[in-house]
Amino acid sequence: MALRYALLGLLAKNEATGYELTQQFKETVIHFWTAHHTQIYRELLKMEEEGLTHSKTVQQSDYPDKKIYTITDKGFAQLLEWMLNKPVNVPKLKDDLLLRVSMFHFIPTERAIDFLEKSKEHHQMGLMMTKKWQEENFPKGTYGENELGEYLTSEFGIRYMESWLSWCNWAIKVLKKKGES
Amino acid sequence: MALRYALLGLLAKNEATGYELTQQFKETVIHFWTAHHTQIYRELLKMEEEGLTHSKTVQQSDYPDKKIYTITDKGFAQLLEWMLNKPVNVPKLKDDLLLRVSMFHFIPTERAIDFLEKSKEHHQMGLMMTKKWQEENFPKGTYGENELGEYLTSEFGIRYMESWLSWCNWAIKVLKKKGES
DNA sequence: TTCTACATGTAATGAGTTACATGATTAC
DNA sequence: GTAATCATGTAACTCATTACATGTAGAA
Repeated sequence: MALRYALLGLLAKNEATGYELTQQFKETVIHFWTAHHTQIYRELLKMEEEGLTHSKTVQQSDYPDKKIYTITDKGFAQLLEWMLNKPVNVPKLKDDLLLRVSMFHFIPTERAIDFLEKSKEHHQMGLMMTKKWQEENFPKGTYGENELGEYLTSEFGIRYMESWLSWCNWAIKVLKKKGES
Repeated sequence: MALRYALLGLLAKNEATGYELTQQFKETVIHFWTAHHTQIYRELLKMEEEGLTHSKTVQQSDYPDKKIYTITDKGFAQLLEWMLNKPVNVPKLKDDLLLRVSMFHFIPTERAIDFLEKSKEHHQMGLMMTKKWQEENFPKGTYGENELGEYLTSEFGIRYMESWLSWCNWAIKVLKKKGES
């Protein structure tokens, strides 16, 4: 159910196509939610059936036609109702790498370090990109009226990746120390 | 597919019942994976059919009968094959609270602060419990042969919650500053 | 010539959630 | 007397993933 509120939240700020919403998921929502484009398109269709959104099709000459979605009053009302009155579910994480880390005692130490080094690269890249995005969108910590949420969650993303990297360095040290003995 | 490797990883350390595996998920695996008991029992049945695990039923007088699962050679081989040769999937997070944070511009500032305060309590409690668990299991950072993984991931959990709390305090400051103006 | 961006979707399968079911014992 | 612990599961449902499908334009 929550995917729909993520989408309504984005639409409450700006009208958008399914494609654009997918891009926004990759850029900003990724810090706390994930969804495939197939899921997004399906949810948008369902929400329109239920009158939470409204769409208009725009013909384009060079590119495929697109469908621009807007949120309806009913949609916004349901979004607020969810935000204020529905219980907050516990967070759910699925981290494939940490799952492997939890079994590092089964594989050679050098191989374990390799996993961590590769994962460091990913997080370093993600951190750089998010920092750049933050500087472009909130120079010197200034944010617009309807950008408060994005400002707070992008900072969360940055801190999360930084903490990840620091843990990773610590874990590599532990492994190297173990490798020596 | 990954749930099965999480279970095989635990069974490779000790034989266990579905119930015990569920408890272990709540205690240690929670830092990087989540699963309901119904899912765990289903997966255990499937794995036994495929010869990855083996079970014996133990009759008990005071308590219900229980089924103790052990990992087979085939199961351990598949676990290693997955660990060393399968691509590492990207981590997936679903955080209901951060989803709400991303829409804080739609609700009153005091209400937003309430959400964060309540969430701080949860993370503080989790942090305390994990620290206590770590001290009991790895006093002064000493871990056993087959405990390396748990040692590394529990430290991840602690750092994650600490970073969460620090972000939370920062976010509350931002909101209070906004509330003043 | 191969990849990426643009743009939207269906169908099949796999994973995860919720509600229900049973029933004794022990701690508050 | 109420809740929690022990212990295992089925059935129905919702949600998420993967593979497939289409087709143009511009950049490397």
